[in-house]
Amino acid sequence: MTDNQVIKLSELKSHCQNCSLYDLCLPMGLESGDLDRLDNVIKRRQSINKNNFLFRIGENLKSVYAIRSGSFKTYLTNPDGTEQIVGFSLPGELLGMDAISENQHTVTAKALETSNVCEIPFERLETLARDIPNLQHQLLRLMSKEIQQDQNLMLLLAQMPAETRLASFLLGMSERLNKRGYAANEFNLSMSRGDIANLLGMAVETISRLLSHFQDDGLLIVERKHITILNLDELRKLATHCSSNCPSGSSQAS
Amino acid sequence: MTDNQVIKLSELKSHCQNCSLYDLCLPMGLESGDLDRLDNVIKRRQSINKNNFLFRIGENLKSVYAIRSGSFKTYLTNPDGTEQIVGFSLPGELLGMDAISENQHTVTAKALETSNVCEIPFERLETLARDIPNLQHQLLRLMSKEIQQDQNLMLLLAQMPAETRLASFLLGMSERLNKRGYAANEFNLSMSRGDIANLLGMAVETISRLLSHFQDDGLLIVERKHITILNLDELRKLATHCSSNCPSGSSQAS
DNA sequence: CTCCATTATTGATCTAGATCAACGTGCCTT
DNA sequence: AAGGCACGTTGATCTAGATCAATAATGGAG
Repeated sequence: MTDNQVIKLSELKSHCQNCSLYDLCLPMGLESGDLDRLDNVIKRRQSINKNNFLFRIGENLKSVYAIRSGSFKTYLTNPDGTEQIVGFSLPGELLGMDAISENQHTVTAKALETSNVCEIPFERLETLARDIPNLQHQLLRLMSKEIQQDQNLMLLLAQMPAETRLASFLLGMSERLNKRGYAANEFNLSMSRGDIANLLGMAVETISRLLSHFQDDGLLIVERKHITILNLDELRKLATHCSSNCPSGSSQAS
Repeated sequence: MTDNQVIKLSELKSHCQNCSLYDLCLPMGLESGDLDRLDNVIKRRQSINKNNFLFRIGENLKSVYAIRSGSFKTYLTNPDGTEQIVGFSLPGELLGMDAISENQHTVTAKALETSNVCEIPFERLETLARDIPNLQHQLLRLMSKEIQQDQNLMLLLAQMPAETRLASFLLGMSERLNKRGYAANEFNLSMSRGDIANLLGMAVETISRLLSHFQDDGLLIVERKHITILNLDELRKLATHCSSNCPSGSSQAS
């Protein structure tokens, strides 16, 4: 307890009130008093080094985690040891809600880079959510959003060609990063080609080839993990995959 | 209001307290008093005919729905009109929670057969959930479960061969139907081959062929929509897809 | 009951993307 | 700064499963 002063300083910075992610994260829309109450149950400043785990499959649900900085991949593992990445998580997003159903984590969350999280003990969050309607609603919203994200990925995996999947992935990253204050057309991917390939259900080689094609076509510039998007519109067209009849939608319905 | 008597009778039957789905559905674990309160906000006995919609993409969130009987498919649609089925829903399951995030439905729910649902106005459910801790928890659990289901499907879509996908799908149906009081080894599929193919990201022809193979191999008997599973163990093996090193798990981790 | 439309099965061919293989390139260690 | 190694790119080949095509079976509508 000698460096009391230092701790206080860092805590000051990390209160929800002063957090730049406020309007993306769990406390979105809470008024000042409620914000304080949430703030009090949050254990702050957990730091996780690259390749370390936030939680692992099978562990009991203790807390959910709001990402402050860095990024994670979440994946499930097969009996035969292969992993399936189900998503990448960015600052402001909540991790660990997979475990609510069975009280056990069904995925593992691994840091893609050195990251900081706010740990939120789940039982206390649940209790608090009863008292703060907006918090309850926000919790439901975040889970609903995850369902949506997963379902959109299912669409990609089930019926989109490789090109569309990758274009869509890049656009998604661009948009999410943009919401977090980064440029929409220039960013660093924190995950490896292998991780992207795994998420999108394709081979690393295919990712590599497509990135090269995109570059050849002047859509973007690839420098290892750094992506510069040159032609956002064209990339969007690829991501939409208008197989034939897209703008003037003549379509079917069973 | 002439057939008052009839309405009362049907209402009696359809209270949560007497519902055979009680322990699968939203009210699971609620004690008698709370059950009554939930019961009071539920609008009962909506009947939906085959191919009709419970809700459609873009509609505002008004209610969520607990399925009493029948089944639904939920799907999203692409700009170009193609649909992607993201799940089939069975009695006791909750539909409509996709809309919480944006207050708009992101999928369409269509009845695969004549079905009955309990309509639960969402705002009232949210309010009630604040007063009844178990109800709040159950709501979160059901959403968490949907995330899990979606993620498992992602695994299938991203890296499992067609045979494994179908075997896994059949097993899943078997288990879910079994929980609802049907035999685990004999059931009717309410959805078409085309719908199964769409969900699993493959062609109808492949579904057909695989079902024939499964039959040839003595795993099951197919009579149009009626499936009789003869060898559950073998089907489980196919669904697990032990590519090489499965039981004695020598595996990797990055 | 008959007709037509939808749904399902089976076979033949084709292709997107996996796999196999070889080689570059940047990064961490000592 | 040299070596080692994980990561990334590019090319050649192969295959699971899509697509195309033809033919049943089923089931509603009149």
